[in-house]
Amino acid sequence: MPRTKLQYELIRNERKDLILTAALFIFSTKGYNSASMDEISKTVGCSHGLLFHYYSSKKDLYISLINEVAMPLIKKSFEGINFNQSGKGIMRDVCNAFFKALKSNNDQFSWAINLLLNIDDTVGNKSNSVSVLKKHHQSVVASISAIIEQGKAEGDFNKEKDTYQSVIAFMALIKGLSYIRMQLGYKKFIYPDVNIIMGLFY
Amino acid sequence: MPRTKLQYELIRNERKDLILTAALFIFSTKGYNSASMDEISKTVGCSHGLLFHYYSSKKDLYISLINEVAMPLIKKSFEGINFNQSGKGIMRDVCNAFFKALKSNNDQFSWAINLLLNIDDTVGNKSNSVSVLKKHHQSVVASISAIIEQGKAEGDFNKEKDTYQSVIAFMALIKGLSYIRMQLGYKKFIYPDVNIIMGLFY
Amino acid sequence: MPRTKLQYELIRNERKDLILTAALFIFSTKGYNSASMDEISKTVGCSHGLLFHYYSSKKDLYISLINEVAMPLIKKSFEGINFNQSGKGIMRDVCNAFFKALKSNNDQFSWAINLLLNIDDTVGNKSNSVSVLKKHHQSVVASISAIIEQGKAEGDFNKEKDTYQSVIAFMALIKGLSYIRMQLGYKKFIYPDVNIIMGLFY
Amino acid sequence: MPRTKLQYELIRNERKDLILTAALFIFSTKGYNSASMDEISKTVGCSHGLLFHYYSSKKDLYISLINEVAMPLIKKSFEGINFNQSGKGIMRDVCNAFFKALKSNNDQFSWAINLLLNIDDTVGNKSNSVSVLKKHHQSVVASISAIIEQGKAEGDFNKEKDTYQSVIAFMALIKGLSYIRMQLGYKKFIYPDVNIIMGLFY
DNA sequence: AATGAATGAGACTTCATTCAT
DNA sequence: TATGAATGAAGTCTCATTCAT
Repeated sequence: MPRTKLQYELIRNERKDLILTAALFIFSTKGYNSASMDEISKTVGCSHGLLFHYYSSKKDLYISLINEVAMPLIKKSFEGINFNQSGKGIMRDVCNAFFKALKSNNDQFSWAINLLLNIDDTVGNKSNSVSVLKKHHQSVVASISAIIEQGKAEGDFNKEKDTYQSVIAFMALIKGLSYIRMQLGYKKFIYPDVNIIMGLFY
Repeated sequence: MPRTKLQYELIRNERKDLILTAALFIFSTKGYNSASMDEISKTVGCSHGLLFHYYSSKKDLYISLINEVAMPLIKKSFEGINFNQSGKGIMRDVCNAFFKALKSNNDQFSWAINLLLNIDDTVGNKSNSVSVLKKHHQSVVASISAIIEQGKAEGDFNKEKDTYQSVIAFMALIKGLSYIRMQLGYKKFIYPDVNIIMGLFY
Repeated sequence: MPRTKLQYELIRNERKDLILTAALFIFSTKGYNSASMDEISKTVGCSHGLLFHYYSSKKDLYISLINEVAMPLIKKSFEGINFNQSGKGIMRDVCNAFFKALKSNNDQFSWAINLLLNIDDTVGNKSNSVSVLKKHHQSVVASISAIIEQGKAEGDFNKEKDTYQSVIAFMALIKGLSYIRMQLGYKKFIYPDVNIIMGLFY
Repeated sequence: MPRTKLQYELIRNERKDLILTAALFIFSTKGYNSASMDEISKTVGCSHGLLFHYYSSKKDLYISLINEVAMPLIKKSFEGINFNQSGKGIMRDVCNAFFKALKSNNDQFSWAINLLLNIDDTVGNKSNSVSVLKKHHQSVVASISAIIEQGKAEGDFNKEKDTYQSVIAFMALIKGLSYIRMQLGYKKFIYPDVNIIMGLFY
């Protein structure tokens, strides 16, 4: 008796989940170029051929990872944020969201943050050098920028400070924290008080 | 008749300078694994063979880069710092040193900072994975840690804050700034007020 | 549907056979350093990549060759030898075994002998110079030595003659013969009378 | 004051001697392909450029080595041989000449023998694979052959034994001995009795 | 859906050889 | 005569990708 469509669908999704989880960990810790499809497939426990069955290329897997896993995870962390408040309030919530994500016993949050804030690695070889990450990095930058701009407009944040710089500094700081988080594990990780971070904007 | 020792010395130094400059840029922007010897040689305008004439391996070039270029550049930036003062004062000087370096019209300072603060990249392939960078990273961490500890002991810095975490956050922040600097160029780059950064330690 | 485990096993074994056969010929005629993986792959009729799919390195292929092909071939030649007899009798049988192997229309025997008795070649480059061959060479030396010692103890062989020297001379002689065999082919090759060789030990 | 022609000549010859001595050692111990021009020049204590000043190529150096050093050394060893006697007598003298050469405290004799009897190594890469050694090997074979033939004609040597085979066996044996000699040094080396070797021809 | 054999571009590295001085 | 900077072909090895089954 052949499997039903639904069964296939379930298998597909299960596999994809496993692949993406493994890929998230390996890409976020090694960086794009240093990660290998073989290592991912071995972590999943399948053949490397299967990765290409689900994703047309390494780059495709990477992009899917960002779009379907990392960004949603971050978004999920931000779900509780009330965006109908002052920029200052939003920013505080954003900080707390990050910290809560990093504090979670689900490592994936840290991996996702690490992956998304990885601003150095280039994706692909020279002839096809596209910084996929940069793109997403920029979208994150845009979101945070908007919040800061709002805070500035509302008179809470320091208008003298360059928004873009503040964003980068903020994200760099978050990445630093996610890096510690990955090394310490969720139990040992103690996030700094939100007020410290907020100081960047006043 | 062969060239004199001096002539050879001059040629060597000139070439090494060109190679190290190109390498500094490429390693700092791409990371160790993503940088290729071929790209470096093309940037220099010589054959890849010549790189191996001067440096026995990619790793050797990289280590030379750190020891002979990046660290000295950083040290040079720190020369004016008065270490016979409060930890708070030293930290402020350190910030200013970084900012001055980043503000310099010599791009190499930014590259060096970027290279030295690159906390993710591993050097070498899997079977020979040595994080050369981590070592230097750790030496930087140690130095900054000592300053913060001093500040804590003197009652200026917040003793409740984990020193290691603060260091990482600080360095991540600096790296973020050097990243902006590299993208904007020295003319557009406006560094944030030192007080913003210092807020991390209070 | 993927092939069955058995099917893959068959493909693997077939390929490995082809690779090892080609490698045996090329390594035994050229020596380790002069043989190239590319030449082996071209002889097999596959890409060089496949060699590294089956063997992790040139050295690995070489060691596999010795352990899985050359030594077994030699051992097979020695199967008929009765070791429960005088050292003199064993030595005579050993000579005959070598001659029979060399006389075989299967070239592999000659290649194997040539490979195993290759006392000059070092494996690997200068920084990683390991004489894999020497190891196996020594194990062969040990075996022959034991036989001569037995012959000496039984009063048949000349006790005045240094055992090690006799072994080396004997092996050099056998190697010389295998070299002729390789050049002449099995049809033209006429092995000398065993008594000639035995003269080395009286 | 420029040097005289004679002075230049002297310098030339001195240098060539040094180069050839170093080359003899390195080629004989490593084999053609594993020996490098750089290692030779370093052993000599000059630049690699100078090797190409005196010899047009690696191959040229190698051939010069055989013609101008190795062969003459062997010939010198054979100088005392009385060729106006029975083949048997000549052969015995040849053996003694080899032994005397190997026993000499001048390592060059062993190197030369080792080099000339090195029957495995190929010279040059695939597209230019010429076994220079083979050629010289053949000339040595021819000389020894003639002696054996004479011995056969005079009724001393066994006519049933194939001359070529005997020669190869003999040379292989000598090479085996020269190998031991190189490992032991001249002090420890004890050559086997000539009668043992002569047994190959009776 | 899944496997792993097979390929080949590209990476690092070595080394014979050339050549300006 | 002599040096060593410079080149580039060739070698070992990696790894993303294809494809028959």
